[in-house]
Formats: sequence, structure tokens, C-alpha cells
Amino acid sequence: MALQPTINDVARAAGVSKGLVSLALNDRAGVAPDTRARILEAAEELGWHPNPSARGLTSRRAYALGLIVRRDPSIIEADPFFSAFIAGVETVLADRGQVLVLSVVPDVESEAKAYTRLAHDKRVDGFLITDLLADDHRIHLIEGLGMHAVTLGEPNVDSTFPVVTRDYDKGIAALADHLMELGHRRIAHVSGDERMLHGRLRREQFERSMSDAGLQAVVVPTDFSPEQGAAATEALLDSAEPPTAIIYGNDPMAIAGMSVAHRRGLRVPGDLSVTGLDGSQIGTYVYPSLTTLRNDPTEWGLAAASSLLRLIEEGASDDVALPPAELVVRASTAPPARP
Amino acid sequence: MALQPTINDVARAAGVSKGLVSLALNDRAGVAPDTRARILEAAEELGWHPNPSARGLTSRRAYALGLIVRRDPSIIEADPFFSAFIAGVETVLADRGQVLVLSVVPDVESEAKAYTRLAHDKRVDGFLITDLLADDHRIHLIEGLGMHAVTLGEPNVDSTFPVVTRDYDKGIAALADHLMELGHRRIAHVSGDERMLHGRLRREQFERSMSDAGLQAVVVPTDFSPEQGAAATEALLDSAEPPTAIIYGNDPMAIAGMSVAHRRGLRVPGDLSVTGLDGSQIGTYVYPSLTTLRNDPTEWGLAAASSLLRLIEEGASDDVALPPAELVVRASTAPPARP
DNA sequence: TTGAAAGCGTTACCAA
DNA sequence: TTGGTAACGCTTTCAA
Repeated sequence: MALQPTINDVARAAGVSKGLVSLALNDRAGVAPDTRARILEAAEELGWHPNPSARGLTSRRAYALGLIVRRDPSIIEADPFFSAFIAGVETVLADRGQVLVLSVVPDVESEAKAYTRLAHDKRVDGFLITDLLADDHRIHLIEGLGMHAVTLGEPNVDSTFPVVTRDYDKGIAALADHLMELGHRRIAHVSGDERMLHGRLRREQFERSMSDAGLQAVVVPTDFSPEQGAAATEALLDSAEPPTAIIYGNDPMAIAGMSVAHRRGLRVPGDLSVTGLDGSQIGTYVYPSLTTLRNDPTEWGLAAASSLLRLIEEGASDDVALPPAELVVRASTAPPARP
Repeated sequence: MALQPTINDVARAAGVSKGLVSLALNDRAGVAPDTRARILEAAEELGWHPNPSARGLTSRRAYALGLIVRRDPSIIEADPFFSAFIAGVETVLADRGQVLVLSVVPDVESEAKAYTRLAHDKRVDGFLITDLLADDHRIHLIEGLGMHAVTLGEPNVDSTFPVVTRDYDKGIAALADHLMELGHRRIAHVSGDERMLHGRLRREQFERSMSDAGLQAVVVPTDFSPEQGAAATEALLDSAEPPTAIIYGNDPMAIAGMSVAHRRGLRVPGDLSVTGLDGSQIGTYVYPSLTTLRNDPTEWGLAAASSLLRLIEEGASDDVALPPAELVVRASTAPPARP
């Protein structure tokens, strides 16, 4: 009676040597078609799965991808992006008998340790790099570790890794236009962490849109936390010429900002229009529901995992561009009361 | 020059056989203290990390724990619990050279496949079982797979797995008392999915508290989504005797419920008091900030991972009880306008 | 196209 | 307390 069947059991059942079983399993050339069929049938019948440890020992592959997420413990909070992103990754990996190794670390130091450990211990064959920073040190670190990787977004440093991107510029421009068409002139942007590349790019496009329209762009940078989103809102509303519309760098900040407005007796969108970015489900149910840009994290996951796997298995992989982010107009934007 | 150093390099450097290196590495008996010291020193110097594939081949261990999260794609959304939970797990695993394998799956069928695959492929040594359901089929599935596991919460079916629990009864009672002391009499509970055990337990404690006070408990079950939270709120406010306070099964539903109230022109907490459960950071920044029960997901992660590792390594592990959930009173609760 | 055999880097066992 | 050697399950030569 079987523990787990091994390659020897399959070889015996198919009446061949285990070397052939290995060739057949891995779709390698040099196996007669009917022999291959017989082998695969025997494997199927015995319910044989090759043991990843044994494979890894000779092939030097882990059959796993690594995702390391850094989260300041004080900001440790729901991120609408990751569960859907990982679901996308999983879809690709499950089909190929691979797994995702996930690590959540509190700071840069343990982040570097985590990459190093996963690489040294050969626990993964490559990394998915999310939340790209300006001058992101991870690119260099991972290259130095001799590992493969794919970045979500285009790094601003030399990188040999394939890139998955989504255009936000059009979306940001559409969002700014939407507000201007409603009659807004004083539009502020509560931007995210300036060290994060995607936040910076969005801020730049916002500034471009505003200057194209001959308007002044007011930007308050934050760390993406609802706390700083609230503080930025207070500051903006206290200023000499408070904005009539605020574009927040993410939905949680927008929600916090709306609360500040409410607390001050301002009505949204009557007295203040508000938008998020990277629309999350919760944005649909707050009052008023949030105008935002739609993202699709699952798409990111599918694309990034496929690209990384191709890189690992074939030694090269193309960049991929996802469809541009789309404007979703809901109830938190309206013409200004006093334009 | 070294690829990765192997156990042989260490053995040679320390002038012993590789068998001894293995014993020393694994803190096994039968190595002279000074020999052990010499070996560890040599290992340190060479920067040797044992290869998990090679270890796994003989020890039949994966040195990995599995977490499989099922999320209906339509409800795929931020869950404040997981990033902090995983950070806790990671803390325990990193110290021991182990990793977390994470899978996010859309339905029960792919969930079962994921458990089976991870077990058959020996990718993990045990599972962390979260979001326990009533009559949870996973207990039986995992036992049948011959795998170890730990459950977050006490299953209502026979289980041989250790259990990590946190008492919510006291917290729910305190929350109900808080509302009653404010003068509320008509208190409703928008509960979570009845199939989820923790939701059911909280509902039962709510009913107990209400009946102890001689009050009628109104309960509307949902699937934990903000959407159904909003719908439940509509239904409650439309009823003949609308509640003056609503306890929501989680913070996102409470936020959605508040929006419904706002939309109807009700003021929170003036016309309607509202509370969440399982306090999330975002609850601090909505307006008004949410009264809730505090949970600490990191604690869950630490306890569950430690317990599971002990089970795997020593064959047995004790149940662990985390400190009870605490009431956090913020601004969303106040005396009723017309009691 | 196939079989036999030699690793891969550990752990486990048996002598010494 | 130590060393030598045989697994572990697979991939990869090298012959046939």
C-alpha cells in the first residue's frame, strides 16, 4: 500500500526506466509518443505528483514565487490591492504546480533580510516587486542576489527586470477634466508618499493637467495613511483660499477627508467635492459614494506572475501594459457651491 | 569560489564528518560541546544555510506552513485582519527558517483543491485554518490528508487540532451594556454570515445580553459585505419599530450602515447609534469615529504559528487563549434622541 | 528511443 | 562521540 507513489512506482507501472518518466513528465524530447502516453497514464492512475524537494535538489528550482510586503506596523491596515492581486497570482501558479511564498515585514531592514533569506535558502525562484519606490533599493539587492523578478510599474533606476504597467495619466487627466467641467477652479491633490513611484507619477500628471488648464496645482503630500489624509484636509480647509475639490491619493484618505469635512459642517459634494484613486469596494458604500479611478488588482497578479514565470523558465520575458485606469464617477463630485 | 557552500564544505572546514554537522545543526544529542561549537563556527564563517530541498527530501518536511484564504471574488476586498495576522505568523517563521505559503481562492471547490495540492506535493507541513465555518469541512479534509493544522476559534465539529481562541462574549456583553446604559432599548444586530462560527457566537452572546436585560433582540444576518450591511440597515430603519442603536458584525458594514442613515437624513449618533466589531484603523477616521471591539490580528498570527510549529515538531500542542476583546468607545454611540 | 547509473545536499543508521 | 555509508526522489548524463 502506498505512502505517496514515487517516480519508481510510475516507471514500474509503465514498464520503463525512471529516467524516461522524468523526460515524459517534463515534456522533453526523446520519448516515443506512445511511450509518453503510457507513462502519463500510469502517473495519472497512481495519482503521482513529483516531489518538489527532490526536483528542487537537482533542478535547483523552488517552484515558488516570492512576495514580500513591507508594512509599517502603525499603518498596518486593510489594503484593497493585495487579496485580489494574490488571487490573480494564484490562478497562474496553481495551474503550473507552483506556490506563492508570502512575507509581511515591518521595516526596510527586515525586508532586506527577507529577500536575502528567501534567495539564500532557495525558497523561491523569483520575486514580485510591488509598491515600487523612487530609487528602489530592492532592484539592486535582488539582482545582486542573482534572483529573477518582475516589477509592478516602471522603476526609475536601471533594472533588467521585466515590467508590468498600467497607464494612469489618462485617468488622472480625465478626473481633473471632470472636476473642471463641473466648474471647479481650486482643486487640490492630497498625494501619497512621494517616495512611492506611482504616487509621484500621479502627482505629476495632476500638475500637468492643472497647468494645461491655466490653474494652480495645490499638492499636499502624505504617507497614504487615513490619518495624514485627515490632517492634510484640515490644512487645506484652513488655508486662505480653500479648495472646492480634493483628489485624494487613495480611497481610505478620501474617506477620512470626507469625515473631516463633515465634522466641520461642510457638505460633500455640495461644499466640497472629493475623489479617491484606485477605487475600492468600500468606496461604493460610504456616503456619498466615491468618484475614483478603477484599478483591477487581479489583472496585475495574472500579468506579473505569468511574466515572472516566463522569465524564470525561458530566461527572458516581455514587458506588459495593462488597460488604462478608468474614471468612475459616483456621488462625491458635483458643481461647487461658490465657484 | 563558492556557489552556495554545502554541508560537506562545513564538515571539511570543521574537520568532522557531515553526519556530525547535521547533528550539530539540529541541536541533536551526541555531539561533544566543543565539537559542536567548532562546527557552528565553521558554518557561520562559510555562511552556510542548509538547503531546504535536500532537508525535505529525507526529513519529509517542507519547512513551510500553509494559509488558504477563500474569498468570493465579488466580496474580494480589504480585510484588515490578514496583513497583520500574516505579519505575526512571519515573526515566528523567520526565526525558524520557515516560510508561509499563501493561496487565495475564489470558491469551495478550488479551496479543497488547494489544500489537497499543498498536501500531496508536500509543500507545507501544516495549515492555519481561519474563518472557521459551522460544520467546517476543512477539518475533516485536512485530517484525511494526514496533515497538521491549528484552528482560529473552536470548531463545532470533532477536531484533533489545537485551537487558538479569544473571548468575545465579555466584549459583546460590554458593548450591549454600554448601549443600554446610554438608554437604548431597541438595539439591533446586523450579524455576519451565520455559517461562520465567530459570527454565530457573537450573535448568540448578543441575544443572551438582550434577554438578560428583558429586551427583545432583533438580528438581521448578512454575508459580512458592506452591501448587505447597507441593505440590512434599510430594512431595519423601514420596520415598524426601528432600532435606536445597531451593532454591526464588522466595521465595513458599520460604515456602510452609517452612510444609509446619513442618506436618510438621520444623524449618527444623534438619531442612531452605531457600532462595529473587530475595530479597524479606518473606523477611527470615519465620521463619527466608530465604537467597536478591539482585536489584535498580530497576536493571532503569533499564537497560531507557534502552536502549529510545536504540533509539527513535537507531535502535540496546547490550546491557547488570547486576552479577551476590549470595548473601544468612540463617537458613534450616544443616548437616543427619543428613547 | 531507451536503460543504467551518477549525482543533488541532506538525514539516519550502524559501526567503530 | 565520531565517521562512513546508505537512503530520500528526482534530473541528467552516457551508453547501448
